[in-house]
Amino acid sequence: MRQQLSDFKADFFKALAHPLRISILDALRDGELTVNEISKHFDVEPANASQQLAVLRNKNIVVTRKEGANVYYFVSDKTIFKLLDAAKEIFNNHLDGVRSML
Amino acid sequence: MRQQLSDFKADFFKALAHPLRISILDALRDGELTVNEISKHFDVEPANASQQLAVLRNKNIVVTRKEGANVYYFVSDKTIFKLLDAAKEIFNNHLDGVRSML
DNA sequence: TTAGAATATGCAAGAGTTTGCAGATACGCA
DNA sequence: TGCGTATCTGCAAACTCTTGCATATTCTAA
Repeated sequence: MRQQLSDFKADFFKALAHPLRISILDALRDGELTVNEISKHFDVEPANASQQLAVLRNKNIVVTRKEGANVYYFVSDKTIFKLLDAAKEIFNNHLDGVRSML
Repeated sequence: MRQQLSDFKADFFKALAHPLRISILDALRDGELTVNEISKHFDVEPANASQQLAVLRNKNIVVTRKEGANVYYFVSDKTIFKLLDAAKEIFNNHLDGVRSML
């Protein structure tokens, strides 16, 4: 169980360990988006956006809703945002640490 | 800035994306540990433990204190544990989700 | 309505880069 | 010297991005 939880967390963090995937998740705070919207918003190839979304989808971090030709992606568990906020807090603490060095 | 934060988070999560490193951090909740202690506790080669600790050290996730021939590692920013707890919460939600499927 | 073009998404393969691990070595301190 | 720690090397595995293609849906003009 201890091992299982570590493996889960490691796998989970691995899914988050990519700048575009992080940016996508942040963008999904405001609601759902399609591959095309994400592709344009971050100026990446649609195939690339689709690929990164697939990584998040495979880990059940995002889920999809199909409407016509479009597929809407959204975050399934809002707890994800707690985690991103904690990361931001660490980022700020880190900056404070560097600043106090000077 | 937006990009900088995403890059930081991605780098940060990458440092966490390893079962042993996660386990080490969890073990450091209770206080500091040496390479040797970690090596024995998780039954890995000292070189391996040192290598994973170096990854965490390079990202300032852990810091060291030297005492004679021993080097004690500990977590610099306790916010890390908030993050790990959020990950555990997601893990539990995930299990609930799977369970309610049945 | 219907054939053909355009759009949205997903899948797979390849080239280049990075990471993990084991083994060997080097360094610092008692 | 002996122990604890850190680093280097080489190989296998994993990751990223791009390209090309397949599928499904929508649009448009006849």
